[in-house]
Amino acid sequence: MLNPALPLGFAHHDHTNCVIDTLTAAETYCAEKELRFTPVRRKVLEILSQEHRALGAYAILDRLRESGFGSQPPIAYRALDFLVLNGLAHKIERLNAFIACSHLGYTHTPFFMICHLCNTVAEAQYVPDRGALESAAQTAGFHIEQTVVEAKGVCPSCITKGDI
Amino acid sequence: MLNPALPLGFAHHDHTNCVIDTLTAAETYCAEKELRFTPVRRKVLEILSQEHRALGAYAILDRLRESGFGSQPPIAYRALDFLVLNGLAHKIERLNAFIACSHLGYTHTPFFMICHLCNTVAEAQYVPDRGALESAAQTAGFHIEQTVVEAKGVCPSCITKGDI
DNA sequence: ACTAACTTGTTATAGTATTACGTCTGTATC
DNA sequence: GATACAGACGTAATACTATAACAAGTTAGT
Ligand SMILES: [Zn+2]
Ligand SMILES: [Zn+2]
Ligand SMILES: [Zn+2]
Ligand SMILES: [Zn+2]
Repeated sequence: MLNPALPLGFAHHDHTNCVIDTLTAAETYCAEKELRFTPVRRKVLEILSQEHRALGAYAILDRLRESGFGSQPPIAYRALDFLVLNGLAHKIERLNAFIACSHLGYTHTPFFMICHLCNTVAEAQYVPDRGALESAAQTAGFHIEQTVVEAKGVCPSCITKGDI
Repeated sequence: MLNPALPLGFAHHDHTNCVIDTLTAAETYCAEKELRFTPVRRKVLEILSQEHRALGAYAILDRLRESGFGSQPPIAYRALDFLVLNGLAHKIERLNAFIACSHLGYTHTPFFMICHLCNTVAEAQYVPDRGALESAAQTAGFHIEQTVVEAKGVCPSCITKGDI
C-alpha cells in the first residue's frame, strides 16, 4: 500500500511496485464500488502512474495509440473523466494536465505542489483547514463541495541545483 | 475603498461605486508602482469589475470590439497578463476565466468560491494557513511562491432557490 | 533627434476540449 | 433465446482557449 505521508513526486522510490500498487488499489476500489475498470481506463491510469508528473490529454493519447487503443481525443477524455470523477486521478487546472492520485482510499483535499522550473508535480496529503477556509465560506453562505489547492514554486531538486 | 471582509460576488451592493472604486484603486496602485495603466488595460479591468463573475478571454474580446478596441486574441490576453501579473485580476484556472481582484492592496492568497449552478464566482479573503499547508510543503522540501485555492460548490443564492 | 524599452495591431497557428452519431458490448427481462 | 436497455467505445467534425512571430506605433531618457 502507498504511504500517504510523503509526496511521491519529489522522492526516490521503487517505481515498479509503485505502478503495480496503484493499479491493484484501483482494481480493488472499483470492485468494491461496482465501477467498470475497463482496459482503456486501466491503461490510462497505468500511463499516469508510470510518470509521477502531470500529463496532458494529448500526451496520454499518444501513448494510447502506441498501445493499440483508439487515438481520438474523446477516448482519452472519457477515461480521464472516469478516473477524476472517481478520485483515481486529479486534474491540475493550472497545467491542463492530469496525475494519478497518490492517496487513493484516504479522504483528502488534493494539494498540489507544482515546480515551475522542472514541471514536476507532487500531491501532498492535506487535511482541509476547517478554520480559515470553511469559516470564509460560511461567512459568505457558500456550500463547499470540493476544494483544490495548487501551489506554484520550486521543488527540492531544483532548489538543490541552485536554480532558485 | 473596498471592504475586504465580505465576498462581493454573492452580496448586493451599489455597483456604480463598485466599478469606480476598483478603477480608482487600480489607478492609484499603478501610479505608485510606476506601471502603465493604458486604455486597453483600464477597459479590461472595467469590463471585469462590471460583472462580478469570471469572464473568458473571448467574452472580454467581444466587449473590447464593441468599445472600438482591437479584437484579436493577443489584445485581450496581453491586457489580462498585465492585470494578473500585477494582482489587479486573477485567473480562475478551473473555468479558464478571469475576475477582477476584490482585495487590491491587501496581501492575500486568493480563495475562490465557484457556484457550479449559476457560475458566479466570489473571492474571499483568505489568510494562508501557515499550519497544514506550509508544513506539508516543508515536509516535501518545496518552496511555495504562490498558492491558489478554488472551491466548487453552491452559492447562497442557489441554496435559497432550493437548487441544492 | 536618437535610442532603448515597452505597448499595440495583425496574421497565423498551436493546444485543449466537446458534440454528435454510430456501433458494440454486457446485463436484465420476458 | 429474443428483446430491450444502459453503458462504453470508435470516429469525424468542430468549438474553445492560448501563443508565436513580426510589424508599427508610443513613451521616456539622452
Ligand atoms: Zn512511483
Ligand atoms: Zn523542479
Ligand atoms: Zn460590484
Ligand atoms: Zn449559484
